[in-house]
Amino acid sequence: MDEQPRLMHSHTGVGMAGHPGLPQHMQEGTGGTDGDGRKQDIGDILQQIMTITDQSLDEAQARKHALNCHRMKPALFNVLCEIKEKTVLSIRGAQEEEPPDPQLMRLDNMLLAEGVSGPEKGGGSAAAAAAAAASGGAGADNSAEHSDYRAKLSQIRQIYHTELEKYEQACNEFTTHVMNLLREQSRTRPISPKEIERMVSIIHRKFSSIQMQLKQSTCEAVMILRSRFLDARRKRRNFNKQATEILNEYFYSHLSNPYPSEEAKEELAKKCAITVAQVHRRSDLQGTMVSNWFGNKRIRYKKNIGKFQEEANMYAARTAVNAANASSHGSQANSPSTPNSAGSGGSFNMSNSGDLFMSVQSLNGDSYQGAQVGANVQSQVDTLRHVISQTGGYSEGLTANQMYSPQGINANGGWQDAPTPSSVTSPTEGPGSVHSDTSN
DNA sequence: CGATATGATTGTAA
DNA sequence: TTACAATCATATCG
Repeated sequence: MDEQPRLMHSHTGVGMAGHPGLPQHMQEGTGGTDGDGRKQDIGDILQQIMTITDQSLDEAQARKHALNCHRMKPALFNVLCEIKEKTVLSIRGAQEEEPPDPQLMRLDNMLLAEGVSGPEKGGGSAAAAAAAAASGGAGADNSAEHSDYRAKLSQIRQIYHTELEKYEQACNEFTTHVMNLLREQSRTRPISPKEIERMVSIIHRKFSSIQMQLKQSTCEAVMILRSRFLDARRKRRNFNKQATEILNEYFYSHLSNPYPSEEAKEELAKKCAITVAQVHRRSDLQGTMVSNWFGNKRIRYKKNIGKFQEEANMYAARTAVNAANASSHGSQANSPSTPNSAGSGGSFNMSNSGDLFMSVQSLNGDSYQGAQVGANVQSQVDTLRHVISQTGGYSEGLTANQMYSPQGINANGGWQDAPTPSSVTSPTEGPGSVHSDTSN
């Protein structure tokens, strides 16, 4: 009872940097002794034990020796053992197996995901290098943008690792220190291996909480960097002309189904040299830019078809001419960007295409990229329609507006619908009047 | 500098 | 997950 304050005030923390736990046994272990002299005596000894780390080495050594040779020592040791046996139960009960902290797990996962705590720089840089290599020469500018990000990230990573190492080292040092201390003390008071173990785990817990702070602040830093980078990325850069041409070509030659497959997207991305390993909300696939482009294109085309007439005609005519050249000459001396190459005009059902198109189609009987055969046929039809109308006396003028009629879209709002062959030259209700209002 | 074009992001529905 | 619609924010044009 009254010993408590005395023991409490002894600087148990000095040697242990405010370490909890150590004094616990002692606190409980002193109750109940009676007899003034003995009590005083024991108190003194305890006092010495508790303050032993405060003293200079020599002094401590001397006192230790004195302590060990004290006539009461064995008795006290026994008493302590006895007390301990009683209290060890409660200690053991209080010993909980710490579950993995979810917060810590979260941080760890995030750090891993961001490439901070993962395998050494190999992974990230390899991926970046691959992306850069895949993008050919044109990736220089955005790789410059990325290098900034990567540099900062690796800086963070370095700091993180250094700090972590420092903490770990400090932890180990401290642990051994404490263990030595305990071992030393075990000569004067009973200390079970379990206790040491417990102490070690306490120390580790303490340090891991410090580590968590480190991880947390690292995460914060990464988040800030990331958001800044995202903002920077949001500063869009227009594609170059060639890229736009390629995309437009694909778009208009697949107008009936402008949904490129993943492979097609990849192909287009490669062709356009827009292989930025960009971070999208959903994926880092390089086809994301292409996807964005097609998404924007589709929606904007649909929204205001009239505005895209000219463009549509242009690209349609171009691909048509290319197709015609390819088929009639059998030689592909076309513009390299024309996606007409893979030949497999095999089985497709052109249920709603007219005979006219059937025949013309067989003329240049090749389809594009294997996937979506039916759609490709449709696109061929689209293209060929333009050929026909073009060869049928089209000279860029007002008639151009009449030429291209996006029936499929207006019919049911979809792209899939076959352009009704009967309206090849769709004279009335031409797209010139379609949606002339700018209802946005 | 305002208007328009355009790439990217976000929220939502199927 | 994808497509779409709306929206943001910058790029570019005149």
